[in-house]
Amino acid sequence: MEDSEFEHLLRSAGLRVTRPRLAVLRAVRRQPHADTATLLAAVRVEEPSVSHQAVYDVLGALTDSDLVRRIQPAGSVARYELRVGDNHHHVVCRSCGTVADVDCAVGVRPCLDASDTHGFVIDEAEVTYWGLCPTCAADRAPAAAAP
Amino acid sequence: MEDSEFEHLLRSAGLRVTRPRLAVLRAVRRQPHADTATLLAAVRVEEPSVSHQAVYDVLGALTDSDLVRRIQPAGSVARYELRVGDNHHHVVCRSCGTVADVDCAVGVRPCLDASDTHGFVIDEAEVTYWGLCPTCAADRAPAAAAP
DNA sequence: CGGCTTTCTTGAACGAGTCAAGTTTTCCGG
DNA sequence: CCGGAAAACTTGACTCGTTCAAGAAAGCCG
Repeated sequence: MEDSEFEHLLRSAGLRVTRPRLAVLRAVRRQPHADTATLLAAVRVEEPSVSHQAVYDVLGALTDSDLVRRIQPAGSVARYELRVGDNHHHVVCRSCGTVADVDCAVGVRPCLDASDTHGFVIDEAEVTYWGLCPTCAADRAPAAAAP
Repeated sequence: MEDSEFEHLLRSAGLRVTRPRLAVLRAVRRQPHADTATLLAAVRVEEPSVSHQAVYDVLGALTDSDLVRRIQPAGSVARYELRVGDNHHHVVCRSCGTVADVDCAVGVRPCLDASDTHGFVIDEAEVTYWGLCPTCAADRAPAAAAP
């Protein structure tokens, strides 16, 4: 994903090309699953004068235009990643909150067909796996084995 | 689920049986997927003196003991339902936020086996279906058909 | 029934996210 | 290349779900 492509993506979505928006896109590319505060800090390395609010606005606009995807595991603040089009899901560490991408084993449209949907018109199935990341699992196992 | 069973469940979990706790359990049974504010109001019908904080504490204790399950779709406040043990998931209306239960079509442990988990130790797969509830879908369809 | 904990009440505080007003920037048409 | 309308940004205040802290009350074991 080149910088010039970001510009093209913005125009295709009917959005104006601005320095804050390019900086946010670069920050999201550099740090997938980062929260707003982290992205703000990253943006300010390149563009020190970008405001708090601008990052919220930009992330909102990018999310509405499907250039960026917002995820928010329970108990976490909003996190963002570049919209990649493939159907991937996320695994979240219960201990430290780290998020990683996972492909679903079932196929391209996993679980999108629920049995009884109560008349809901479903357009997306979001799968969140919960568990422990390698680091937290390692920290925990020895403690249980040697009391 | 009888009231006397709530008492038993609390004791089995090593929790003391209190009026606030029983009232919260009844409220959650009566209004599945309700948020904290709704549950607080429901509790106060029976127990007017129960505090704000008590409901948060109780819901936290019940969640930790697995008597109650906390769900939190992106963009929503925390919602609660009685822990029923079966493997069901949720469908959320993008428009009004309504939540309904759905059984997953794939089986008892749907999607629990992700392909590459990056070394995470996974203990749960949570599926959230997103779409429009019957009411919101109906409100929207005519508007698109008759411009 | 007494005493040790757990739980609850009260009241303040925190923080992610939003709202609002005014200024700056983008970009289209001339 | 320039002017002006619309979109985007800055600044600063504010909302609201949730948490923190200290002291009072209630549950439960012996």
